[in-house]
Amino acid sequence: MSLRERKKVQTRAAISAAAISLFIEHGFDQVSITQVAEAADVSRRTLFAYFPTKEDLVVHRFADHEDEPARVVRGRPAGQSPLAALHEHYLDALRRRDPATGLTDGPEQLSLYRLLRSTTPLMARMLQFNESAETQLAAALRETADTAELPARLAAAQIVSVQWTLSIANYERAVAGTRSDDAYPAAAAAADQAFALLAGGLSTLWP
Amino acid sequence: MSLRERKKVQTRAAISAAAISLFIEHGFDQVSITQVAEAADVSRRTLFAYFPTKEDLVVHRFADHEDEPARVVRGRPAGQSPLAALHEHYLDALRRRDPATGLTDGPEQLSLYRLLRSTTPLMARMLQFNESAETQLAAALRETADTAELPARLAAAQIVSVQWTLSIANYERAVAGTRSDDAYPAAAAAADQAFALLAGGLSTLWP
DNA sequence: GTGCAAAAGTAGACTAAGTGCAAGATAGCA
DNA sequence: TGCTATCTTGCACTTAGTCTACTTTTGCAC
Repeated sequence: MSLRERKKVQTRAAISAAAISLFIEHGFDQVSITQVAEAADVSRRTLFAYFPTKEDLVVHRFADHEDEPARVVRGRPAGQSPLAALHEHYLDALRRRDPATGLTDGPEQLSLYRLLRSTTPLMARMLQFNESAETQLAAALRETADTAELPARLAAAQIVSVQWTLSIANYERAVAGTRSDDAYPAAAAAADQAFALLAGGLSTLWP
Repeated sequence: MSLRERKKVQTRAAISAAAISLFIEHGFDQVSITQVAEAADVSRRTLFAYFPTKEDLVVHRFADHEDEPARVVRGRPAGQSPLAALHEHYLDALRRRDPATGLTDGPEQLSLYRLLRSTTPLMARMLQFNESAETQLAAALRETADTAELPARLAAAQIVSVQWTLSIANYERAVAGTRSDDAYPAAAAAADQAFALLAGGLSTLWP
């Protein structure tokens, strides 16, 4: 990696870090782009070269995950059902304490989560990531699981929204103060319950 | 209704109508708030007294529906499952050609749909309505169907996202030019399929 | 090391969304 | 007719985000 590239990565990280810590301390809309640029010691214009909008200063960290469900389904071993692959992958993410699951002890992760939840435009951006994940997952289901258009879209919608709900619940446990090792069994059980519900349907809930 | 109240309703409708027709004609971000205010013959400042943001000029029309699933579940006859009530209600909405189902012939409805789909911030607002609908539905399930916290949230997430997916699919058929009477059978079949999938689970899809 | 082209950063002016305030117009009511 | 509450308006202000032209820094050839 060249010096130029390393500097870009560094600058990008510095800007985002400055932004997030300011936002966490004072609130998203109490802090202006100009203040973030000053804190990161770059010009306002340079900041916009790295992040197209104020929201992106925060949510760019989650952008990588939007193709994850689709990748898992595409990469599953032959003979395994898409749902089983996603279930297994989610349990593994819990074991790895992947921050995306909400099962984490990192105080900065929890502050970040609180920031997201309390800031409408940030949540709006997160929901758009979900929509993108859904579209990509639907395509993967159509192409690798021989699923027709409508059922693929319906299934993708259900799966993505359920995973999102699980992660929110995990974050809420973490914010309530539960340590991740203590929360893990409940989180794994919740995941099992959620995937069982996806597989078996809501009629198991209300006979 | 007093003259004052009638005028307010009129003004509000006039502003929204002017906005939507301008947005449809020229695109959401090609039209400024100032132009909308001029077209509706009110001051810019008055416009903001009626609609807090530019997005609201369009999406306020959908704000009423965000408590609909919760209301349906709360108002269902004794002995009926929540899912059956929602299924029935959705089929009825299709029969009534409720624009929220996407099954409509109104050209202005279709233009509005195209506007929404092609405008990122408008879609973001719509997704937030879904989130609100989901929260309210989860509460209704907890309170009237004896459902625990987590399953209620999971079920609500699945149901809302599935209904949204159905309506998108219907709009797409309508945009493709299918008349609502011709599209109705397929739309009803799709709804049946979707609710069957919700009830029976994804394992019916991938055994 | 020196010079040069390309990439990155900066300054400053500009557009447009949204807010605060104070003054003017209008409906409701005595 | 006149008083009061509400609605409307004009104007100045803040901030996000863009455009253009200019300077600095980096990679590289010699």
